[in-house]
Amino acid sequence: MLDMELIRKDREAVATALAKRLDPAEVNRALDEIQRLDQERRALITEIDAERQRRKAEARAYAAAKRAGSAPESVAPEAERKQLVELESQLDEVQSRLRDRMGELPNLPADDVVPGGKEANRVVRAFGERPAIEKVRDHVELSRMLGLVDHERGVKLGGSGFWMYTGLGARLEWALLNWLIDQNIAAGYDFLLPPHLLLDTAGFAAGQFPKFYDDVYHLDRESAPRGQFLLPTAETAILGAYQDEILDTATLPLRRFAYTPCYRREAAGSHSDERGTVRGHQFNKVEIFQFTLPEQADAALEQMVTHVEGLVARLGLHHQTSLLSAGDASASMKKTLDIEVWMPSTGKYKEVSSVSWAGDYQARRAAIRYREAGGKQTRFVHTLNGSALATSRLFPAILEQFQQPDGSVLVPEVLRDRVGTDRLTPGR
RNA sequence: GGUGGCGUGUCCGAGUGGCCUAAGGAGCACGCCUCGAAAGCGUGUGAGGGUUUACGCCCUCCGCGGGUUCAAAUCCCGCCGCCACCGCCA
Repeated sequence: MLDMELIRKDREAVATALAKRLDPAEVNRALDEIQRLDQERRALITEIDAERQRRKAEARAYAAAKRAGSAPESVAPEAERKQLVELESQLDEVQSRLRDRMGELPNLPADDVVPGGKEANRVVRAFGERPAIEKVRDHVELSRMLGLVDHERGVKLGGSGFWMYTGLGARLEWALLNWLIDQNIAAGYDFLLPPHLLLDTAGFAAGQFPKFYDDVYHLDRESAPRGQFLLPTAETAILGAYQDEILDTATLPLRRFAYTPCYRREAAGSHSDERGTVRGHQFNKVEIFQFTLPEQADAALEQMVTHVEGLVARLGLHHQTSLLSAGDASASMKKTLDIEVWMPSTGKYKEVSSVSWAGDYQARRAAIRYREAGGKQTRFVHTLNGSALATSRLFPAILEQFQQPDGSVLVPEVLRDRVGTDRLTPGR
């Protein structure tokens, strides 16, 4: 949610920033309607408040007269009573339309975020080199040879878009998750294991709803009268956990992380780049999150990106970091950096982490505030989130980058104790 | 799932239709006192919104949403949550 006051005071700046993501004509139409509703809203509030004040005074006078023993004043005519009810319902209507329109507006991209789509993304850093591999086998083939992932039985269980880790594959996946958990703890984040079914308020707060309502799985009203949905990322849960709270300023920045599976509907149809575990309806991800003072946000973003890059580097994977353009970043974010690993089979880089700064956009939607030092005023915190990391993308990258000519795969050193072997070998 | 009890401010807690514009206490902040502190005394102490150059003024909020009434923390209905017992259950 954007700041209504900013729209009133500097509509031009808002329109300019939004034009990086949306058609300028559309932006103007949306802002026109929002400003009209805002004015209507304030006019109605002024009217309603005055009427309420009058009535309160009347009721008090009535009570005082009754106490004094004098005859009660006559009651206000029916017509006047109706009027307040009518005004209030008008206000409800206007406010709900305003909230809807405001809720649909995306965040303002940061100054250094350029307009455009994927083509406008810019690589800002790269780490390591592309491994020289003579005869590249792709991760699907390697998993099959090594018995790491059973796609057939996964589909048998969950339908298309699901898989099942097996044997050393399950151990590798679990080792990755555990290692990531330990790394995040060491980096100062507190571990959360949240519910996987969330109420709609959490989806709205994170900015997933209303825009991506259809991209997540909703429980039917029969089995879940309150319409819970399966979380598409732990970000939704971590943010939602602090909804409507005023955080103690001394505890900021508040660093949290969570492991959850992520459930996403994902458009049907397969993509040659996205076979195997690269895209599915359920995948594992460890998510880091920070609630900060506005002035801490820059440093926090930098720190989170560096932390995530360090994780990928410690696994020994060649990767790069890209600053996303306004159109490619998610709508709730001011600025997003993707950390992408090299996939030898496709000759492309694939996102393993998206680290983003939301400014106060999510905090506004979720009403998460802090009290200004020495002041009474509450302000919205800034929120930042990042994957650390998505193992379903890490897993194939490890297989492909560390494959050996004989079809075996070297296990990253940091995981060897946890996997229980240095090398994944066919026939085991 | 059933039955019963409960839900008040930062916390405890009073309040069962109108001077509730929420008692009292604790905590916190500031001041007085003190060499300093404690104690004591005094003052202040929530959130959201409207309006105002400003000081301020006003509205809403007693779990949430409706209703009754000139008037609701208080009465009625629905929901949510917590506690207890019963039932069911990996």
